[in-house]
Amino acid sequence: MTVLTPTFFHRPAPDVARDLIGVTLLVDGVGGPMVEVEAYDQTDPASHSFKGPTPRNAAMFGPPGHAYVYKIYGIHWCLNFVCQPGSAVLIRALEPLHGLTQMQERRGGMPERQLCSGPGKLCQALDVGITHNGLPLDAAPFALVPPDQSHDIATGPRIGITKGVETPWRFVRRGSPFLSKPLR
DNA sequence: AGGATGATTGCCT
DNA sequence: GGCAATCATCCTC
Repeated sequence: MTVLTPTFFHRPAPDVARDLIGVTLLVDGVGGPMVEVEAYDQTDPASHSFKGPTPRNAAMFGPPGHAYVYKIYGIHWCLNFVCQPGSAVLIRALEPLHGLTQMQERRGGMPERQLCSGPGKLCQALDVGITHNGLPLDAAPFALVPPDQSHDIATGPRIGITKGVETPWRFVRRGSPFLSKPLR
């Protein structure tokens, strides 16, 4: 298993995405193992980077191993990990294990399974916002911890997009009860 | 300068 | 299942 070497993120986003399943994400000590991620790259019409750099997606063309954070529908934040230039992995769900009390406070007392079962929910639970955009993932407040065992990974079409709908770049931990949606 | 849109969520029927 | 919320971004005029 390829895990968190210095060049971990200097690879195609789908490869990184697969290897991120089971890795624990912490923001100021709050988080848990990622169970659902999606890959996006510049050849992909669903990607923010498809039409080249803009002020919003600048982080996607910056150094790998940094965060790309954007706001969607004027309401929710979404967290990505930058990979090769113009590519990134969207963090869609994790198993809430660390800092449960803080997550529940931030999420209005939602049941555990719904604390981080979606990209917007996850950012609310971990208190991720625009201030995290462009920050390196190997320094505070971020921390990434390798898994101690391998996981059964399944793939499928990505969620909520209207272009590139058949590209199977959604990666999930098979059978996890913390996914945003079941695998199609 | 103006309008359409979105890598979502939660509430309503 | 349907749909409103809510606004920065991006494209077109």
